[in-house]
Amino acid sequence: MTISVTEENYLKAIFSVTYPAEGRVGNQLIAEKLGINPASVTEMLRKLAEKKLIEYNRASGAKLTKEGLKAAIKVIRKHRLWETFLVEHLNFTWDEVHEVAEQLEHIQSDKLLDELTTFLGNPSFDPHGDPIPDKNGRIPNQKCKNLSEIETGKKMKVVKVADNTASFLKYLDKQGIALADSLIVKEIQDFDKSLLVEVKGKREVYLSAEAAKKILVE
Amino acid sequence: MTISVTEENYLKAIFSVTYPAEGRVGNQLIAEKLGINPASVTEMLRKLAEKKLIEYNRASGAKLTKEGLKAAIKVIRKHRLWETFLVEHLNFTWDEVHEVAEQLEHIQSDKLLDELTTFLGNPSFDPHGDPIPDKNGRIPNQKCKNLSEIETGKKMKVVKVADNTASFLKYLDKQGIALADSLIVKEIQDFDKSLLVEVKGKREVYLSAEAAKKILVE
DNA sequence: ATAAAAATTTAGGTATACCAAAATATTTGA
DNA sequence: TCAAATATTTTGGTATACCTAAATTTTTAT
Repeated sequence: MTISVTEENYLKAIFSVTYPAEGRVGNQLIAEKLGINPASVTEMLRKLAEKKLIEYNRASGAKLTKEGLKAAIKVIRKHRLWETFLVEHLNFTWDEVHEVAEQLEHIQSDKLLDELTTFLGNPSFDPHGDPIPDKNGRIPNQKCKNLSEIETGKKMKVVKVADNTASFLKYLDKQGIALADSLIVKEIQDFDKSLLVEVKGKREVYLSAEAAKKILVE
Repeated sequence: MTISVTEENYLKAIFSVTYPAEGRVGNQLIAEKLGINPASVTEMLRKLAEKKLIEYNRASGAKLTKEGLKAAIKVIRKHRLWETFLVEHLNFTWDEVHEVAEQLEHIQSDKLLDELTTFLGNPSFDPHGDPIPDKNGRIPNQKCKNLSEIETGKKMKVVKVADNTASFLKYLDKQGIALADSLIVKEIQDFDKSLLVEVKGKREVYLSAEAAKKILVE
């Protein structure tokens, strides 16, 4: 069975609003995620259900079947591997990779996927710290926390960011915060929950509570 | 102006049946090249003409405009760079690259194109010996000849193959002939123009006139 | 010159994937 | 419970890119 680029994008969207939680995924949410009219989503979900890639009914909305999940994870795997390639070998910054990876993730070639994996050294995390599913679809789990949940004084390491938009990533660059940097929360402001953070044992920067929630540490 | 994947494939096809010669390019030829019904070609050529990517009239058929030529050459450049990447870094053989490169050539990102070029060391020829157009669209020229035009005794070097189908490339592999190998024509059979060829100063193989025409040497 | 052959176009359809607007369900709050 | 709000689906369109079969044009050979 062939899955079109559009179908792959739906599966990915359904995955991303589902995982790891269970529960109802509405058309509207999918529509929003894809920037598409909800009326169009109805049609496509019906088609995906016919293809047995999702289960679709009023009660529970859209839910990936085993096969649909496999397909979605494969696309995500490809996306994250390509992002890794772009950053590690082609001098892309972490805020530049998304758009190109959105294209590259749809290239169909199992040999390409395997060889790329080997070329990159079978990485487990992408440049944003997101886990790269392995060949069998297993997703490395991270037991990380929001920076905003960390008590003062503890030395933590940045392992992931929860917002891959270019604007947020550029903001982090400007604050001098990158993946794998060590952070220590020095002070927490009571009135707005903003943080004073020591970065790599050197600089100190202020981060809003919103920003801190998007920085995941371990 | 955006050019769709399909449109890019038409431009590429027009280029490939045109270059370097001038002259009429019929719908039928394009249709054949793309595996498409001639009736469909008419529509698309009209659309490309509206977009000023080709000139289209009964007298001269389809002809790329300056802009159309530029677009076609860019796609070919991308195709050949990706082929080079696949062979040199991802362990693809020269008969495996085509299908994947057909997909990769449509990825849109100028940064990707530039960085890939640098990564590969700005190569001038792809794994089949085909010239890779440079950033300005200039195509390195080869003054090579068919092996079938070479007189006996002259030591030549394989610089290109004129048939990139997997079956021909595998045939060459089986004969132990690769790009850059030295060849000497030992004998030419009068009755069928087949050749006895010495490869790399060691083995001798028989090649049909058809095969020899597809092996370009210098 | 003209009939047969070949190439091209027209006409009428198909599939995919989208849209807006209206209709219908469903959920939620008073 | 029932009306308002929200979510979903239906209806009737659009654009792209393809198809077959039937015209029409153009070319070629006699």
